[in-house]
Amino acid sequence: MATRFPATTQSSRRIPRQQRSRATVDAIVEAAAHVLATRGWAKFTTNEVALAAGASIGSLYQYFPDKLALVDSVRTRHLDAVLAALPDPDTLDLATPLAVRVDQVIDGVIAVHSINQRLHRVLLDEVPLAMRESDSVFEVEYLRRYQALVLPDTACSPGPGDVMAAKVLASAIEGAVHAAAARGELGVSEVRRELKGLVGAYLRERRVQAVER
Amino acid sequence: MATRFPATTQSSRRIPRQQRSRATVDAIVEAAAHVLATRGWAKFTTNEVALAAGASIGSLYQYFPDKLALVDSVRTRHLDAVLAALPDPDTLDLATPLAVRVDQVIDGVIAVHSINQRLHRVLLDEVPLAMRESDSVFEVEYLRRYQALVLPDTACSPGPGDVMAAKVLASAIEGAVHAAAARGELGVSEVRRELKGLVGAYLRERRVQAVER
Amino acid sequence: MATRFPATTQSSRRIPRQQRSRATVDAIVEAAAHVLATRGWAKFTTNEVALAAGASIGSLYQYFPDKLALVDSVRTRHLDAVLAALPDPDTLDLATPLAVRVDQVIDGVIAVHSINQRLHRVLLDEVPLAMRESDSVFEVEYLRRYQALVLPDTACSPGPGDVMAAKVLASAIEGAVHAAAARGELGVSEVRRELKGLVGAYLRERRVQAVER
Amino acid sequence: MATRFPATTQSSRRIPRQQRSRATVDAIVEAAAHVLATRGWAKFTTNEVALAAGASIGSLYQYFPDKLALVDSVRTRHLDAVLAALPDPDTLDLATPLAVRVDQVIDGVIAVHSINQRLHRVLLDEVPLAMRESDSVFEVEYLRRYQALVLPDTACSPGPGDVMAAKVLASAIEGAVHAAAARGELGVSEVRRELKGLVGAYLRERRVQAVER
DNA sequence: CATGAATGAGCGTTCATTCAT
DNA sequence: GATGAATGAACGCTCATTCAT
Repeated sequence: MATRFPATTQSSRRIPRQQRSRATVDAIVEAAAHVLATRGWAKFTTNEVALAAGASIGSLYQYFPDKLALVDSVRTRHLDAVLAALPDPDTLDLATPLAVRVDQVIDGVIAVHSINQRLHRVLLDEVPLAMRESDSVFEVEYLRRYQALVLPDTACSPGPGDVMAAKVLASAIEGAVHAAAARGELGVSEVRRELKGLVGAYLRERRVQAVER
Repeated sequence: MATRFPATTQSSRRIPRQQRSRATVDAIVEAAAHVLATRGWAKFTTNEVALAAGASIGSLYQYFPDKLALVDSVRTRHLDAVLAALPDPDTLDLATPLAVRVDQVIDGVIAVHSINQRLHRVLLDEVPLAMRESDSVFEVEYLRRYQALVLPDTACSPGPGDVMAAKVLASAIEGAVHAAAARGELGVSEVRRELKGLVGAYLRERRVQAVER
Repeated sequence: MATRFPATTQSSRRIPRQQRSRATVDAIVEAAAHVLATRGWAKFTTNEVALAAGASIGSLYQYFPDKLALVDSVRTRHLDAVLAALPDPDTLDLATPLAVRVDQVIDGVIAVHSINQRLHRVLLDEVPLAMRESDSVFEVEYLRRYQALVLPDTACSPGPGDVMAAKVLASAIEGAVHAAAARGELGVSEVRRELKGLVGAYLRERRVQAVER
Repeated sequence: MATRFPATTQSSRRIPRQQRSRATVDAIVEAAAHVLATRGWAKFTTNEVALAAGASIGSLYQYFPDKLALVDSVRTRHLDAVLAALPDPDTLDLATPLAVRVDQVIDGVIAVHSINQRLHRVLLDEVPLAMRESDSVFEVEYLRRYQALVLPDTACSPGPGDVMAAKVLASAIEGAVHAAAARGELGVSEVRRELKGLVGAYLRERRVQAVER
């Protein structure tokens, strides 16, 4: 999937055009992600980020109106990486057996959390809710992946029950993987197995019910 | 379940003797929970809590050595309420059909999150990890509830696979309910239904597999 | 020498008459001295003193108008002990050879600092100047001891030069002993020897000069 | 003697690069010395110092990691001035008669205390011991000045008795001058005379004893 | 534009003191 | 009286943000 934004759109500051500016912005976001991942939200100070980026605090505020915008950039960048690790339903072969599709998704989600575990956790656990204004673009896209799992194999528009099933499924998987990561058990095969069992059982049962109707 | 603490043992501060001071302590913890729930962790300042409690900042520090102890008190109180809302496996009739047991647990977890949704989320999402020193007493007790669900109906000690299944199940349910709460959909019956479907399907399949072995 | 005060005269609070009150006051002053000596001025808090005295903070303020009065009581008590350790010129045999008198005084001053070294140091080094309103009664008495050293052997009223010599001598001895205590060398015999040498040389030379005049 | 520090090396804070910040740092140290001298240690608050310096509290903490570092800067600066006022034994002509050398030292010490009497007293009397981590560089240098006085005129390494004599002498002079300053008698010629008499008598007697051995 | 010195509101916390019980 | 709960001004210090250079 391509990047979802042409630039840090939410910023009221000037969008950098020159490549030197572009490099500075990148360095700052990179540094911000690093500070967030290694020091946590509490130690995530703008001055620290500027220092780590090799930029001045003034430069930072040239491109980001405030701390919120900065952390938002980090989050956006990370969510893009997350989506990229999840199989895109558009490129999905409808003939793929359900079991394989489940495997792909679970493996994908676990891969996502392995990308930058610490950053992921801090972003979700520590950054105050007020600063996590739900990124609807991301959520819609994210849900689309799960609906492809839930929907019956023939291509048809999702009913309301399907949407809810997708939501429940997505958040359940998310929760289980997140907790496993928190326990340091992301790599344990049993986690993967049980999770696949959970999702598989659910989907198989739903399919049976659909046929019965 | 009874309260897990005979008194606020963790404090190094004087424990209140007069009834006046007991009232003060209660007011402070109450206010702390309220501030945490309504303003979030970032605005959770000791002065704000004291003000909300109608006490002075000095009184607050008379009973809580620091901010950590205060938020700990709030968390402890909340976790007790959480456990109280979950069916205790010890009082569980083993003859109860699986479907009923699933219903009880899902209803219980949803009830838990309905107790004080916002507080629950802030406690889990915003309070820095360092301040959430995993309350092992709580977690053990919490897991015990889920193992009773997962275990086959005959009373036998849980195997390692069962423990992991309990963990995955617990965190999946937690995640789904948590997310539903975040979307303001806790009361929606579809959520409840799909969640029960998810858990039920998993457990039924596990039972079949157990019989086959 | 008798106690210099009938009671904590400087206090605006009621002088305790009953023996129970008297005991309370004593316990408080005792505790105050102990806290001051063991924890230093920075940790010398009224609540701490009350606790150590086994009294309530309210009782403390019943007898001492403020912290200043309390520390003043401690200082006064200590200065009395100091004076008691110094030979009283009134009981001094004028025939005593100068060398012996010097020995007595130096030994006395060193003894003074050994009484309660830590308290002495804290009282002189840490307690803010504002709280050490020079106790003139003490200083006059203190100086009288030194004048007896300095004055020629015949009893005559001290000239202005003698007063200054006494002051210089007193403060020099004080400084040397104080510094030795700070270095933990109060017990070292060399200190005593050199100090006696210093004082002795000075007095011998003054006597020669006096005779010459 | 030259300044003992090339820069405020002890600080973990950024050292000023621009001339503007150098001026700020100087103003802060200057103000700190002034506040310490005029208000005493108890009123020596970082906010007060910043205010007196015409800087913000933030600026103060930009250059000094904490209150300790600030007061350390003041002390260091003052101790440099103290040493500068004392004759350096290296530049001392060994042929200089003892009486002259005594005069130089006493005059020097009195001059030292006249530089900034109140600051000197507060620095020595009120600043908590924990914050006066004995500046050994200073003390060694200080003692060297006194040893030059005590040592016999021929250049030879000091024996252990000489070291102690130097210590006693230094602290005695210090005490006498200190007390005179406290009484506001620093400028009185009698003080100077008696002090020179005290020191001179001691040294002359020591010289005689040395010859006898 | 980049820099980094400067700002100051606001934090967590202490402790001398008061006063209802 | 004695008690100790309550008070709140004031402390040391942080950090998001501004603006002169």
